[in-house]
Amino acid sequence: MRKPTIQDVARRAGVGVGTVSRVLNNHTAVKGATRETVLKAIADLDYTPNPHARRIAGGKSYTISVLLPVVTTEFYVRLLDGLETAFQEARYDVAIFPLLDRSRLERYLGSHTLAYQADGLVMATYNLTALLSERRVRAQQPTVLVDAFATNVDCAYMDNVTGGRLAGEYAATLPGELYAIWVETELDQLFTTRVFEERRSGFLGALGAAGRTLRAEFTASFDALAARNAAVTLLDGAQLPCTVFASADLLAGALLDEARLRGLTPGQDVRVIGFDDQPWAAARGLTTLHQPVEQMGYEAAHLLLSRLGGFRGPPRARRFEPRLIVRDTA
Amino acid sequence: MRKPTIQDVARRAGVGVGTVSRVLNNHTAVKGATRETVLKAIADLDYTPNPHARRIAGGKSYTISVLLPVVTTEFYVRLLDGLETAFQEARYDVAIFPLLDRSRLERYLGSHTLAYQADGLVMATYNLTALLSERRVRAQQPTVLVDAFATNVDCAYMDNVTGGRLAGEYAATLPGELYAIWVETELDQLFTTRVFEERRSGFLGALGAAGRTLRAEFTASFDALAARNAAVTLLDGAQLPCTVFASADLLAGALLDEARLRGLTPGQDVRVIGFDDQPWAAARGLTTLHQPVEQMGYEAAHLLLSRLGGFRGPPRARRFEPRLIVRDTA
DNA sequence: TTGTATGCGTTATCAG
DNA sequence: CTGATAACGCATACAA
Repeated sequence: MRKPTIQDVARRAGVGVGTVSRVLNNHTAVKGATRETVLKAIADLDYTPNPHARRIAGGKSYTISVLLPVVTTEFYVRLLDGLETAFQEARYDVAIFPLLDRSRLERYLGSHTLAYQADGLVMATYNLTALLSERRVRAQQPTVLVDAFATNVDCAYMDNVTGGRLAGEYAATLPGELYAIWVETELDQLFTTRVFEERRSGFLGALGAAGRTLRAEFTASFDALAARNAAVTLLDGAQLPCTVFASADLLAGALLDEARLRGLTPGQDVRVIGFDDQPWAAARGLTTLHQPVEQMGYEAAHLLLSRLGGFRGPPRARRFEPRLIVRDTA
Repeated sequence: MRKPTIQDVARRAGVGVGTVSRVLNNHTAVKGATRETVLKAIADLDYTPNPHARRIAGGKSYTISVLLPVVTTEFYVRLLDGLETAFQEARYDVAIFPLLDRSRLERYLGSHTLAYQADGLVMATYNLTALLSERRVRAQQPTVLVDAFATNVDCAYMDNVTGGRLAGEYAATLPGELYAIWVETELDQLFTTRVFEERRSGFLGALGAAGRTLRAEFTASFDALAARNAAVTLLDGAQLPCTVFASADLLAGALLDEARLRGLTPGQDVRVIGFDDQPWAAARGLTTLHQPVEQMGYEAAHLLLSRLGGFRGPPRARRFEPRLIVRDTA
């Protein structure tokens, strides 16, 4: 059985297709009674408009493309949650285009694949300023950056400098030596994220302002093994009691493990401040920085929606701040 | 500047739109020379066909929807890689629709959103047999299940029973006591995955066949903290030397950590067999089961493509087997 | 307030 | 082998 079309609905409701289209799109100018009739016909037939036809006729497909790095991290799940919630409320569908690698990015941007045919585009995390200024993206459809900052398009970003500063200000009040573990950034220019540099600069700035210095810094790539190695190295040479700022909860968790193995008491011998507030952080009593990731996604979606609604103003930037959550470990 | 249409191409090439459409779709009946002219015009204009118009006119949009659980796991990255590769080779676009929670699933299946309007549908992991038999999915468009088994639609699945059996057969040859750590399954019926039950049944079956038994079993949810707790509990009561089958590398990694902290030598005092072959497994010398995930995705894509190509046969099931990789830890 | 006609970009049909 | 032209399902300008 064929899917019902707007024609079927019109026929059944005894009205013209124009009227059906109007109630579909809330074009106010429809009498209450006929509106009801149409709505009933729609319900009876279980009719849903064909988005392809909509797109081709009206220029809108009610679809948003999200270019998302496929990083197996809680962060992106939460970001997606915020984005999806907002778009769903506005009755937009969102399709994810996973950026598995650089070649995929090129393909999505270069060719005019489906990603490119949506009403709007959300790009997450990458530093695409160069591409944007070449207007390989700009010209085509409304775009918003999320978890990234730019001056030439709307964006919603996390202020990691402030996050680092909050950690630094708090750490400066604690007794004993100060240490830090940073996450190494990646190599590829395009795929580089500067969040860790930013956390570092905020942290060091706060320490400086408080007249304190780091006794030593360590570095680890973002994986469990490297995290553990860094924890071992740090504790082997650490002067206790001490405070450690681990710029990601993954690092903090490994440090907690290692401390426990050495019979050290977190929050006493070793104070630990993490960053991310992972789901397990509360259970382990980890003092850390919570990021309003969902809100950032939600707001990014609304920036885009306002553009789709016709907003024409200059690029807007929305800043989000991490929040220090003090628990047992520091 | 407007996107070029098939009209623009036709005009520039000095041919009719019908001819352009023919070269676009490889409708053979085009003379070599005109074909070249058209191709050149397409390249000059950087023309790409509008999938929406394609869909509405010819019933095909060359777009595939993938319904994917948003789980922060290497597994899905690899799966996506396999799927994307195959579809790209066939010149299909793929859009991912993230299944953040059950309500989203309902929405994608129930309403006729874009996800539902693609030429084909790939559903990953969930046990959708019920939904499928209600033909809430079946009727609409060609569908393939990946990382899930069903008899009423095409599917490509991982044989976790065999994986467990391979682990069991190998473990049975090792000296000392035998232990295992399993992953707890989730609560929601629909979102439940049976992979861990399957690994368990395969493992226990192999042990039974070899006349050996487990001295104790442990359970952990799928997170770092639970993994560590399980490792601690196990080693606290373990009789050494022993062999432990950890039904996920995450668990195996935690066990390795804990063993090291206690000064035990993996592969000697404690033999460890993991499951997944995570990226770090080789570096840590973890004996584990490797799953051909990319191949599974690739094959699933081809099952769907054959349907799109007109294949009408009965549902096909493709089985994939994990492979035991013996390294240092066991 | 509502119906009708036209156009959107493409494929398919049918002459030529 | 190729060029018109009619659909496809919908939105919208225009007329009533």
